[in-house]
Amino acid sequence: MSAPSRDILIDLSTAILRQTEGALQCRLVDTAETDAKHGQGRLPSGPFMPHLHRTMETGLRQWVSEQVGVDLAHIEQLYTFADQGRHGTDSAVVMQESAHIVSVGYLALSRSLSPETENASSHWGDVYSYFPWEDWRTGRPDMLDAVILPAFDIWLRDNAQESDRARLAFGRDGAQWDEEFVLERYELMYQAGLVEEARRDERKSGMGGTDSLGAALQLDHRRILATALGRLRGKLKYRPVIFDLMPAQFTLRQLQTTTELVMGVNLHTQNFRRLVEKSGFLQTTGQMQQGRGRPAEIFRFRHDEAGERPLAGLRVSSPKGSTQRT
Amino acid sequence: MSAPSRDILIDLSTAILRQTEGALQCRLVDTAETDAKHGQGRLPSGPFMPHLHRTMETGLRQWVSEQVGVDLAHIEQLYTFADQGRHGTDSAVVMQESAHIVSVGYLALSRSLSPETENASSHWGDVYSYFPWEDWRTGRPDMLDAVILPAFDIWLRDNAQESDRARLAFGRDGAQWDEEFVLERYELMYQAGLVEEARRDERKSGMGGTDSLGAALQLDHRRILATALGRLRGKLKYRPVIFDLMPAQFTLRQLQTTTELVMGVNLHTQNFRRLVEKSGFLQTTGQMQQGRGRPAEIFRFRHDEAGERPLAGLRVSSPKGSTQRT
DNA sequence: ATAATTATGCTCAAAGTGAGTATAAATAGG
DNA sequence: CCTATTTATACTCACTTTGAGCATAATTAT
Repeated sequence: MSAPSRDILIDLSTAILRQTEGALQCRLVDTAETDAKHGQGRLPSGPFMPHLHRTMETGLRQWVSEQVGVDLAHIEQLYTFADQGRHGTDSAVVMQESAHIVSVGYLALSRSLSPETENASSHWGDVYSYFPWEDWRTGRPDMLDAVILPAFDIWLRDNAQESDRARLAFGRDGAQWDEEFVLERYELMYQAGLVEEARRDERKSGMGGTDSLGAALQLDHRRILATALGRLRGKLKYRPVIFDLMPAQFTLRQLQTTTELVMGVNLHTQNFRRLVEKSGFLQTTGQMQQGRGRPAEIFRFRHDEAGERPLAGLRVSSPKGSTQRT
Repeated sequence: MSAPSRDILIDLSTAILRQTEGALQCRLVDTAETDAKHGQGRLPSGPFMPHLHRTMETGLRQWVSEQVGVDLAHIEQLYTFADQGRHGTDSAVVMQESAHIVSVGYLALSRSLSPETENASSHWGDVYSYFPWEDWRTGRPDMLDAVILPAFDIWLRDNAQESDRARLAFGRDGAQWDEEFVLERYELMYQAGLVEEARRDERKSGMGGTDSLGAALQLDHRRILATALGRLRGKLKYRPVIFDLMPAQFTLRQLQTTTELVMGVNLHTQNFRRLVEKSGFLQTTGQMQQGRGRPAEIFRFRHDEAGERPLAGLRVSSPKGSTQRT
């Protein structure tokens, strides 16, 4: 056993998600230097400093509270990435430290606030601007058949060993599109050179002519965000985390809209109601909310004080011929 | 932003699981020094050396191949732990390096071999010897009601804020026992001082009189193993990973026994058959296996070449009055 | 032969799911 | 004020899935 290398820097990066007015947003911070250079957003992040931080989550909370002013309803460690060359060849942090960066990604959820409370909405990016192919709420995204899959067909000619992975990830040849495979799709697109980060990291430039797809983020932050979205989509099915994106009180329509936002698909309204009512997570407030049509009942999340239910999640499924709300 | 600390050592530890003759086993290695001192097993592990290892999985594979001679059918990153004081106060690696250890835990699955192929079965430990309370195959373990829950009742008197966590984890007061919560249970037992590692790490010694429960492992390896078992139990429900624990050919009974081993519960045989046959993962070989009773058909895992199915897992569920095979 | 054992086939009721129809209660616009 | 539009909510219905049990088949053990 040779002596272990010591020049390791652990970077804690957090994808903080919230939902505001029909959009799923991700909190960004901009550093003067890096911003001038790249014009790309980056996630709140900072190094893990073991002398100051008893646990990584302690460190993460420090960086989040220093860099952004939101309080987090849910925190969850996602994954630890250590691949060389995935942090941007000219990244400030790499230059300064010349250290090997290991990045630990976290997912955090923040309750949506009234729009006035927080004004600087430029600090939040629309999640689907980074992954336009993940939003199926208005039907299958055109770019899939127009751009992505044709590009993959070309790339697969030289990378046939990846064809099964691509088949599963993109739901081709009889496979189903699985909305949880956000990271798998992004990684394949990175490998095939279809996203900006692949070129930045000096990978082979993919299809050449193809435009980069979706907005890029600094370092490997888009990969962390992809992990976050995929994890959240999966978790909704078996844990009631959706309520960590909701305000204290909400109507069923708001709950449904938020779920649709995260899952990227539209749901059957009546069945969604049946599902959540049966789940036992909701408590009625007696209040009603006026709107365009019939007033809606206002609910709150029952914090499982009684605790009868097996605490499952919402097993959502989109209608087959997805004609609802299109 | 102060300068980041550099003295971080990333330790890669892998819980390699396999199934042999009715037992779920975990691969152990013993180092001469540590073994003499502790008599406790440790998982195959070693430091991540970024100059030599392009990715953490590369490093992990190196340590595994150096320390044990198995090939791995499935590898999956589990979690990254960085808590201070969870690595044993007198651990060799801590003493030598005085570094802050961040440990990245992995789960790996290995196909069971014929017993002759590998003789040194002393290198494998029975997973349930570390977590006897997780094995419900012969009914609810006695130690739960005899030892664990009474000890928690005492501990909760001074730690009432944890009572809901404990309720969920141990399925009390109307909550269901969830076999996936292996880590949550172990962590609570650590906090309550019911496991050896808590005393070793110089936590308050819990109930005092209570014996330590289950066999201990070095460093935080039992925590990693708990994470591995919980993750595997969860994953079985939605991905066909069970086949990575099976030999090339097997009968349905063997498949069921392995599933029961992992889940720690007995299953309804006829319904299990119905489930896996419907799943489309199986391919018949035409061969039969003789045994005590009626010969069983031998199947193999269909490597999804045709690929019609949504590639779901086995949503297992144990019979209510678990009288089958008791 | 006969009992015991294991594998496999089948039924049945209850619960869950996907999709649609119907009705209620509001607003918007003339 | 009346009517179309919009949204919320209620209910139905066929179909699938699930949990459980009964029945039969094909072996070995005695």
